[in-house]
Amino acid sequence: MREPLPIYEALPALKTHLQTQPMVILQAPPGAGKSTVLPLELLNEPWLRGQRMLMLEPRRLAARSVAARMSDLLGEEVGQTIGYRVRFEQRISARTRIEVLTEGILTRRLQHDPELNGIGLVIFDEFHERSLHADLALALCREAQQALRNDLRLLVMSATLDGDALSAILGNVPIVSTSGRQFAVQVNYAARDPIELPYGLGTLPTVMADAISRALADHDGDILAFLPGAAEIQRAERILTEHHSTVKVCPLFGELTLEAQQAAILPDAAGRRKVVLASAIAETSLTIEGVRVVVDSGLARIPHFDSRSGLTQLETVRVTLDSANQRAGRAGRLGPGVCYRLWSAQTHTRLNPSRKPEILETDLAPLRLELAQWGVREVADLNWVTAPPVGAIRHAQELLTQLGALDGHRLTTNGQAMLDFPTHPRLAHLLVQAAKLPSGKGLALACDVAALLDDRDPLLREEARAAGADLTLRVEALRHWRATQRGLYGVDMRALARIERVAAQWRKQLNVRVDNIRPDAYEVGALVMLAYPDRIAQTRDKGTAYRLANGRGVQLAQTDALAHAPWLAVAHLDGAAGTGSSNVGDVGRIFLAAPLHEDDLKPITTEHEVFGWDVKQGVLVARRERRVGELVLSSQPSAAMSPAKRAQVLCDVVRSEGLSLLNWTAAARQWQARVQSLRLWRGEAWPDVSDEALLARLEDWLLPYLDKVSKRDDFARLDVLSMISALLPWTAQNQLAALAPTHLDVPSGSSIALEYTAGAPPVLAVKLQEMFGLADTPTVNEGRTKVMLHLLSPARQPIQVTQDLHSFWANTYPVMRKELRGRYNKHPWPEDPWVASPTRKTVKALAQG
DNA sequence: CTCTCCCT
Repeated sequence: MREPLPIYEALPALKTHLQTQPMVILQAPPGAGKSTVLPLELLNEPWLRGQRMLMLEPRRLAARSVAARMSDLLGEEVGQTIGYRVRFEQRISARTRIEVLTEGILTRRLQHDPELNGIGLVIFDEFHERSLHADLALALCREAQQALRNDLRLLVMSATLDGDALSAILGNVPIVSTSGRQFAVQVNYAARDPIELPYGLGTLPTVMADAISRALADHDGDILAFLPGAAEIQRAERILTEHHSTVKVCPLFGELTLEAQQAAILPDAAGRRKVVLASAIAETSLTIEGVRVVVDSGLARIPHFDSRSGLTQLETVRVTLDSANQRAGRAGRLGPGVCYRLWSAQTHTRLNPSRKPEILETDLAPLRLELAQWGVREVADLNWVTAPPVGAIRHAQELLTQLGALDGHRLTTNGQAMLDFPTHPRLAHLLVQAAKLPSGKGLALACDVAALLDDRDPLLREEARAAGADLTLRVEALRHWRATQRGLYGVDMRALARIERVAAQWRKQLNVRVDNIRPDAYEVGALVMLAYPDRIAQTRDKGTAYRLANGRGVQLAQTDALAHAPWLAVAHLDGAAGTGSSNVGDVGRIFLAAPLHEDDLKPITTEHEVFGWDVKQGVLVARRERRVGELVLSSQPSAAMSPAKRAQVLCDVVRSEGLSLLNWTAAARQWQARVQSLRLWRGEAWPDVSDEALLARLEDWLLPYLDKVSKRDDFARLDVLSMISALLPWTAQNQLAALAPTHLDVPSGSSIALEYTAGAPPVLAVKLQEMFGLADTPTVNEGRTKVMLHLLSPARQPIQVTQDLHSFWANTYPVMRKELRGRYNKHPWPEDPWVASPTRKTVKALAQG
């Protein structure tokens, strides 16, 4: 007999807490029996008062099998005491006491029945996976609990989650822990890291094949190897099949056909040893029989939503600690096992403990729409375990506004209609809008297109590459399969069956009959446009380069048959090529699209009068443009601009190209420096006329003169000094001349120009001889500011720079005089400068004069 | 070298 499951040790404590506590956390590793035994054990607890319970599972497969196992334990059929409900499928009866649901179902149910009438307990299974729906469902359940149902109990179950941290976030929730039941797995690390990210990925298939070969030699039993994705799996498969003829090598990843997946999961019929090369799908979703050895690359490909571009990109990263343990555990299901980790023990200490919650890494448009229906205005107000990021919420609100689902924070009737379709808001919008089309024509096509875009590409990898991005080919494959029940070559029939079930649901909901005629590519395009108005693309070069309505550049594969279409409606694309293939630049790639007729763009075309400046030509332009987002459909010259608009455009030109467009004379620059100096000396009654300030108030001084400007050179013909002078009132202009004169008279009778610089004394550069007889430094600003004298030699070389003329005559001049007299012997160098006559002239000229 | 997995 088997030993009793570990969950029984935890049951008494769990039952005690649930009597009084609204929420309890159960921390239990796999194999403890928490998702089968536990719900049944709680069924007759007094606090449940005969009400039903809900149990949330992250996957449909898990929901069905958990319901089946519990029914088995009761000796019943599914749908009696235990039932389940997943999208478009349910087995529930009036007798049902435990409903197993996939997570999204609960969100929808709460919308219609926020009190959860007749439900006494909600169990969150596998909460450590932190899926978006589990986080949302928990937040909404807590709302319900606090506002409407204080008798409702919540039980959060988790295998690896840090229960203490969760308890702290949720507010001191009691935690009950159990041990798991799992055989020991001996873990081996690599001596050195064989793969260094991000560049070492190319060698991974070889490294993995070597490790598997050693494991085949050293151990018995089947081997499960984890690789980041299909590309590495297929390359490792080729290497291994070449070297090991007696071993069965099975790839295993999501987009394989059902038969290929079965071959990997079940023991080999011929009794050969099996090597399964798997993606993360084998971590939780699929269990492989007979595995004794796990070889883990330690890498995973995970999505990252970029709220700036609105696109999701895949990144190859090191796995987290909990994933690595989950992978290793797959070797210990039958008996003691072995795990080889292709990373060093040192690197192991640097792994992140767990994956980021999905809410941080995904498109939040569906979540935002749900919350709008729930009546939430500020998303941050809900009681989140992890709050959704503001950038992604902002992006979601922009998209939902564009789709007409939100008006500010309010749900529109269109948004309400969209919520009747359990799919992404983009596809829901496609279905709602298609239903409004006048003839109802194309509605069956809308169902097919929405269903196709809801799932992965039904064309298998190689076939998809050959077929290119044309979505219409996928519709044809679906319709051909539906009409003949035969798949075309290279089509994943399991995917088509899944897609057809969804399409059939939409047809039922919209009351439209199935259609299997050959689809029109442009009709497909018009439908795709409804879901992805931001991804309408216009050709840039009549080849493979396109530009999206949101301004980004995108590219079709060189050989794609869609190339040369002037307009495309793009459904799927990736972001900037971040994998190191430099030839693509930062241009995204188009994976799925359909051509568009320009006529079909009419409803979303906007008209603009464009008054602008052609930067290249340097001329004013006036055009009438028809646009879709940032794309221009047509552009025609239009009537002359109004003077006001014209002036505005030209002011903007000066702001972007700078004041240097104008002809700044020395006099204009000096005027600016004089006013700035007075502002510093005498206070802010004097206006700020710095370049920055002038740019900020172009309308005050430049605008009245702009009617003479229509091209770049015209700016240089404007008289800057007279324009900026107008910034000073008449009285201030007189004061300016008096307080900061342009010239000063010196003893020789010359009038010498001052050189002003804001923040420094004005400079008076004058020949020394012209200053004889003057005792003190000249001043400006009503005698308050001494000028900076640059005393010049007869050759106009500065001899001395000083603000103290008195001291110069007394101390410096007598010392310098001898040398100066030798060097400039034609000029007067009197012994006593205090009484000498100032002069511009030489000795000889003086004698003659 | 076109893309891990999952859900209403």
